[in-house]
Amino acid sequence: MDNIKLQEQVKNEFTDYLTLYKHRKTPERYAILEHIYTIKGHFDMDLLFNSMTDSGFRVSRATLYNTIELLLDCGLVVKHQFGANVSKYEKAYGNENHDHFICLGCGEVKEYKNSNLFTPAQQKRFQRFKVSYYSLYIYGMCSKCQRQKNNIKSNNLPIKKK
Amino acid sequence: MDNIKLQEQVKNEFTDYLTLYKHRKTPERYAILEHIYTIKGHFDMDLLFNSMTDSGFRVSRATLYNTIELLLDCGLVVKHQFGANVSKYEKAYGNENHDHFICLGCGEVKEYKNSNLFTPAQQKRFQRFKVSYYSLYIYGMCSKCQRQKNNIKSNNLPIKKK
DNA sequence: ATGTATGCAAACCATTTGCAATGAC
DNA sequence: GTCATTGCAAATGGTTTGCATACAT
Repeated sequence: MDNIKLQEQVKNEFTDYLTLYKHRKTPERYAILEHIYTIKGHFDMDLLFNSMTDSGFRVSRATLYNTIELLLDCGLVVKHQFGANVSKYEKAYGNENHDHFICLGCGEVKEYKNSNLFTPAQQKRFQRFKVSYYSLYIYGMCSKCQRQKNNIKSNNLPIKKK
Repeated sequence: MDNIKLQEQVKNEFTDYLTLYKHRKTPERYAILEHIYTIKGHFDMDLLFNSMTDSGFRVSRATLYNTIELLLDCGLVVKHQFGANVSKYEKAYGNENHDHFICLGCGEVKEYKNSNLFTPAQQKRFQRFKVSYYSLYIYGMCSKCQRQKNNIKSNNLPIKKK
């Protein structure tokens, strides 16, 4: 419930993972994990990097990439590639799985809590696989962009960078 | 049914789109569309470029990127970004929507015809948006990689490039 | 003591961009 | 004749890599 408890659980899970695979428990790794779990919603490497340096913790981008890799592997972070060129990440523990609606006009990403998408009936189809997580990306036009498209009668090309 | 008919329909749809938005009907654009619709399954820019030059049609990569943009906009092609750094594409006309299972170990992508995922009940939740298409990505471990992981007791880091 | 992890800077490479030449309209 | 489109080559920028140094074990 409270944030402190979550941080603790997450840290424990990470420790277990690092121990199991004989990876070292460096202060950088824990600091990165902790920072990620203070970020609400999606983030990219730039945001994470700035968030860390701003709060006084110096890390190299290389280490961020290395550590994120570990966090992805142990399932504490999820990676998204919505359509622009930057990878987006998101904490995964205590964060319900949800769908993403991506507007092809403006690139905005909205989240929807997904209720009953993955029914037991659906699950059965993947029984030979160990499903870690899934992402549902729904592409289309948000109401704002639809209106614009109707007015100016010119096409909106797909999401551009930045 | 037969391929010739499909090609024709697709070409017509593209023509309509180009006309509507006052884009020019260049031979390059039609050649690219035609080539894409001979490719089975996913492709990336490299594959498309080689496929075209091999069959004697010279296009620049810049034009490929430009044209794909149009094809995405009019819905004749769908773009995927599975986790590696290259974008994958897929023809979208006469190609049923399907789910993708991506193995976090080896990066292999398998497709599953999706049956009843998008029920009318689900649809209602997005009524304010014009849904063009959606992609369900299911990440996990394929049976082969699971076995490997158990045997060698070392972790498989997420999908690497190439 | 050993070898993994970090930080820096350089390398990589898919994609984008600028611009002159081409050709659809 | 206009101006969108093409092709080329250079630029961009997120991510990766190589290597010397630091530090977890």
